[in-house]
Amino acid sequence: MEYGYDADLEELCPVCGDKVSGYHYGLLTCESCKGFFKRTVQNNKRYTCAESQDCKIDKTQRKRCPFCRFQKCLTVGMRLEAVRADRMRGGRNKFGPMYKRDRALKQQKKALIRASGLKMETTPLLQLPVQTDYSFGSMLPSLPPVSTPKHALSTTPSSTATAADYSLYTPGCMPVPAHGPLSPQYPYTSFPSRAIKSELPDHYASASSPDSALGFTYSEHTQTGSPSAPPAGLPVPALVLEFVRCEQDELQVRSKISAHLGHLQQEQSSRSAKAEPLSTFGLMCHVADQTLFSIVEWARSCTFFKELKVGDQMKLLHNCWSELLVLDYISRQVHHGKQDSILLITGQEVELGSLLAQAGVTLAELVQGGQELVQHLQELQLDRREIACFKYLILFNPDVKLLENQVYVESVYEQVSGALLEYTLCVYPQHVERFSQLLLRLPELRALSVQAEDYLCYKHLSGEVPCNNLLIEMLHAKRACV
DNA sequence: GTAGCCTTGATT
DNA sequence: AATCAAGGCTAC
Repeated sequence: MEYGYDADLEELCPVCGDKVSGYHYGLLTCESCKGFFKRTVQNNKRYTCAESQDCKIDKTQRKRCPFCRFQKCLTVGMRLEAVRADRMRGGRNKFGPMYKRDRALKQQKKALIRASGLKMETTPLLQLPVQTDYSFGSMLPSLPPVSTPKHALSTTPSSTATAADYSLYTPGCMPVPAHGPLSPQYPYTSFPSRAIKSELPDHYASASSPDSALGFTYSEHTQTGSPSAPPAGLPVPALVLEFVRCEQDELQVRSKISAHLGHLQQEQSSRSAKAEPLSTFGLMCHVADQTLFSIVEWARSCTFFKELKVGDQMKLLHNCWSELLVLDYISRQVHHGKQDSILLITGQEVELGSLLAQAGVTLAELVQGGQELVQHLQELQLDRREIACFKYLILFNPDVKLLENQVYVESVYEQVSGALLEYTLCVYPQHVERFSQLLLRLPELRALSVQAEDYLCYKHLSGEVPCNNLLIEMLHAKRACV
């Protein structure tokens, strides 16, 4: 107060409120939480909570529940990737420039506050909208039109954020993510990294980690189901690996849905003699309906999402179910790779020409719009990991209103887009534009999903959609259709 | 297991 | 040579 020269180190640890000892794993934390985070990640520890997974973490109680303490570490933004898989000591990592930026921002903020001659704690409204996040959010070259209107809380500078602030959005039980950097399948690549380094875009070259620059033990393991092993010497972000790990097995989903359809048709034909077989459209509705079930199942089990209260989960799903359905469809076509036919989730192939010939104008437009997006994404060679990221970006839409944990959803969105950016730079270091190219496809996908919903609504009104359909339930939840 | 202090080493 | 965020060590 008297001589606030460098007294900004009076900051409190965002996890437990203890004294900060420096930047650790992405942000300013105390020494004990640094050690705790390191031990947890290095030793792949799994904790359980004896209470209801919402224990308050402060300096005196932090030892009581390691589960909730680790949750909080992740929630406030500590980075798993900063824990080194190889345990190399010393040196710097890619977060260095970020720490520097953060320090500069804090300094600037302090100066401004001093200049205005006002005390921090009494003027929360005066606080600048500086981003103190570490998710590379502010590095994003261009965000899609779906901008993120910042909730007041999310812009609260960490210098004044106390433990109590964070407890406002304590997530329930975030699972211990599969510690990417340490898991055996982590695809470290060997020596070529040095050569590649010079080709990296400036901001990234300077930010490359020692992990990648030194070339450690070569691992021949590649992610199952990922066609493209990253050629560059940079590690795939842990978050991206976690997303891929959470993906459902396509074949399992397919057989489940096929079985369901089998039952359905059997039932249909045995029920009555008049047995009007399901129309193609009716069949498609059932397929979409079952796909939607699997999407919901996926969401409920996926990282970040299951930490949300059910109310928020519903709101997010109601907002994006059709987008996720369209993404599922689109990504299957991208992978299918044929321009003149469509691959259904059941494994059947439908000729595009005959489909368009039978379809009405609306459906034909929809399918053609889809094909355009498919082609665009094929040109970009969208890969599975990027698709996995897309799903999270769609699910954690920061524009959804009236969420209990708005800030959490926003931070997940930013973390995911940061991970996707990092991933694109790691796999396609020569294609700096790739990230924004990818993000620009999301509004297109959104538009398609709106079109699809309209179409479905119309079909529903004309009584063509089978009843007891989750699709219709979602449609109703979103709009006052009928 | 925790947390304070120590060592390391790329970056500046 | 100084910095400082990684990992390591060890008494509690």
